[in-house]
Amino acid sequence: MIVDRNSPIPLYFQLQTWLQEQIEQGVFKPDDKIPTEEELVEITGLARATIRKAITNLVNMGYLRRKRRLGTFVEHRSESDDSQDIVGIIVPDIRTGYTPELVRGIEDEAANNRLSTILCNTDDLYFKANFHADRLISNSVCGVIFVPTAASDDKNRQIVEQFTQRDIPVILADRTIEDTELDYVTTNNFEGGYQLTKYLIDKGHSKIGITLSTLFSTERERLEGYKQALKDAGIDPDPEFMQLHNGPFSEEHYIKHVNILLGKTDEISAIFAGHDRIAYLIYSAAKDMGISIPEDISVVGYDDLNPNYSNLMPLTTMHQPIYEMGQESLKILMSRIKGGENSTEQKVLKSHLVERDSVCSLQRE
Amino acid sequence: MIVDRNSPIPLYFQLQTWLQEQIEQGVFKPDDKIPTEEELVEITGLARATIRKAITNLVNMGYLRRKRRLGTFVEHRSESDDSQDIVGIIVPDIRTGYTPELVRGIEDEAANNRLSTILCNTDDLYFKANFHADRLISNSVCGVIFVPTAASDDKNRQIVEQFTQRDIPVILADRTIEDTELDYVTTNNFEGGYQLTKYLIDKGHSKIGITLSTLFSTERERLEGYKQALKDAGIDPDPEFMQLHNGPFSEEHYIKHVNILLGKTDEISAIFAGHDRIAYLIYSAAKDMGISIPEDISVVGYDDLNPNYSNLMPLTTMHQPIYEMGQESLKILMSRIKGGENSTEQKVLKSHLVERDSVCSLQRE
DNA sequence: TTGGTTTAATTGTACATACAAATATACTAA
DNA sequence: TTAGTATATTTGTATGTACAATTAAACCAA
Repeated sequence: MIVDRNSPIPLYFQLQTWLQEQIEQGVFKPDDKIPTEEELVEITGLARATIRKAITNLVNMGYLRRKRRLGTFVEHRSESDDSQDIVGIIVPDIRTGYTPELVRGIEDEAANNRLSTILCNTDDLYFKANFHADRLISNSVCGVIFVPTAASDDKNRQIVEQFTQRDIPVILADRTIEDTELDYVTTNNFEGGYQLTKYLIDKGHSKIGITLSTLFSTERERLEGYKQALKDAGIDPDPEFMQLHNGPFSEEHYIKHVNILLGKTDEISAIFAGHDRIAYLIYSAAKDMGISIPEDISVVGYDDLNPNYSNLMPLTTMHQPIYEMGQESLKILMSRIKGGENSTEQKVLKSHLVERDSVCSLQRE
Repeated sequence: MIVDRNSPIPLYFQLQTWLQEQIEQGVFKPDDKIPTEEELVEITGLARATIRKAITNLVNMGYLRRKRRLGTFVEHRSESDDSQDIVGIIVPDIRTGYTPELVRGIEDEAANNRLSTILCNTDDLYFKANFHADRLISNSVCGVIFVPTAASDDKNRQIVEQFTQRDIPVILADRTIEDTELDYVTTNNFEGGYQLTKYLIDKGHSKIGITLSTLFSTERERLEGYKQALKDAGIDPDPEFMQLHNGPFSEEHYIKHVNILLGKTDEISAIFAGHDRIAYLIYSAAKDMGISIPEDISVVGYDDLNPNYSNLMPLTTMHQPIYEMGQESLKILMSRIKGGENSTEQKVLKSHLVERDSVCSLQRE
């Protein structure tokens, strides 16, 4: 029995559903001819008008195609549900830091998976992230890779929730939010901070300045690694040596912190820059002040942004696998889009120290 | 008379068209109630089933909305035709050169116009551009901003034609193609090349090396500007001093050209680098070779990629308004999308020379 | 006032019937 | 063989009728 006349479900809809099932289950295959309307009248006992209504709906939905004189045929159900294959990328600024590399990693992997990417810049501002979230939703993206802004975890969580409420999966990249439910990809920042600091200590440095932003999980972890390494070496972290910034990176602000640290060259022998852009600022300021690196002061950075021009600025730094981070983010996003996997995926990639020539050794070993 | 029974056009379709016109012309305004089906039976003399068919179609098309007991109402015709508001950006590589700045300019202006942007990297390869063109078309973008690849003008024109055949407007950014029919935004590269060369000449240099790629319209024009400036100063351009490269930028290839030029420091006193990345390579190679800039050799670049770190590498260079170029590209694209304007728009932005400390003066004036 | 019930208007579903339009196929004539 | 013609099949359009479902609004009772 195809239709049940006692059901409260409209007869045309019962027939429509039945036909749709036959198609989806492959009973009627693409290009197959389904029974003529007259035949369906006999099979179902419905009026032709009712049958036509069911078929018309399926034609509008793209399941069937009608041809006069020949009959009604099953359409090729487009493998790619078409136009749904876009993912959003929300980053601080495509121009700065590791962002270009990250985006390229995402984009390449997306292309491999026949996905397109919509790019959104937040300038680390919550309201811009919000604005872009709206747009991404109205473009019905199938997933989002999100680098949290400089706003509070709460605000960033609000952004994420806008997507998750609509069943759009979100993967955090690089920076994380306090929320065990979220998927993310980042690097071992604590360990990286620890290693860099230990490297300096092993080179004989014990008074080590540090400057970074406490707004981001990444830099906070590096700071913790720095503190732990000092403690493990029996050195008490000196608050005087920590120039912590409470905002996103900006030249104007950091130049102050850098100048303070460079003014303490009699007290400290090394500076841990929260990331390479700060380190470059140190190079620049040091040059202006006639301080030479590494002779007068040692510097380490984090990111390894410009390995190509490293002999102009031979910065010892922690190389982060940014491109891979982008790829990995998209891979996890893909598995989320395809469904399955209920447990959260939290991937921590490994960085490695790249030794160049910005640190001098204070001891002969 | 709303319907003409002698017309070969189906009655339901005549009614449907009439209703649609009333809506589009504002006779029926959003949220207005249109006549009930029974009233339309009286007005038109058609059967209710026929009227229902017309209305059903318009409901499916988003023009009307039905509410039981209340009647049928005019829908708010979505100002944003939804999901059609995406533009494609096709660039060589989001990681390199001026591309991040360009993309950011496009993206910001796009956001102002409530457009989203899909990012595509070609690595200057034709086949990748082709691949992305397909994807952009299947995502039904409403326009494209395209930085031509390193392939021939013919191949690049093929890419453009894929879009124009589908009435998708394309704006070329930075690089141009020999084809007067195309819209583009670029800068005055000939003039820029001329000015930089004249600047060197005015500083007393007469034997000036140059290295750049002949694949791109931009660099070819700079070369022409260079030649013209030399001629105007009565200097015959020496092919020996021109290290022309027949491919896109790559460290491996350019390092050879750079080394050749740096090996001629007894013959030439200055080098015109086709763009800043080449200039950086010169700085790097010069450092390795113990050649100092500008004492041993003067260098000028083109782009002004890193004004922030200019005191580490005080390169005299031609500042291009890249961000503005991105904005301008999108503005022209917008006007194309909105229609109107049949004549091609070809905008040439002005660059300006930024004098730093990479050129020494050979004469006292 | 509150809360439930009835009523009437309007769209939604369903059926029977009729003829029109398109067109693949078979047939026919040059 | 070719070109035109008839035919049968199937979808497309159109009408008239009937009743169901929904629900705003009026009505009524506590």
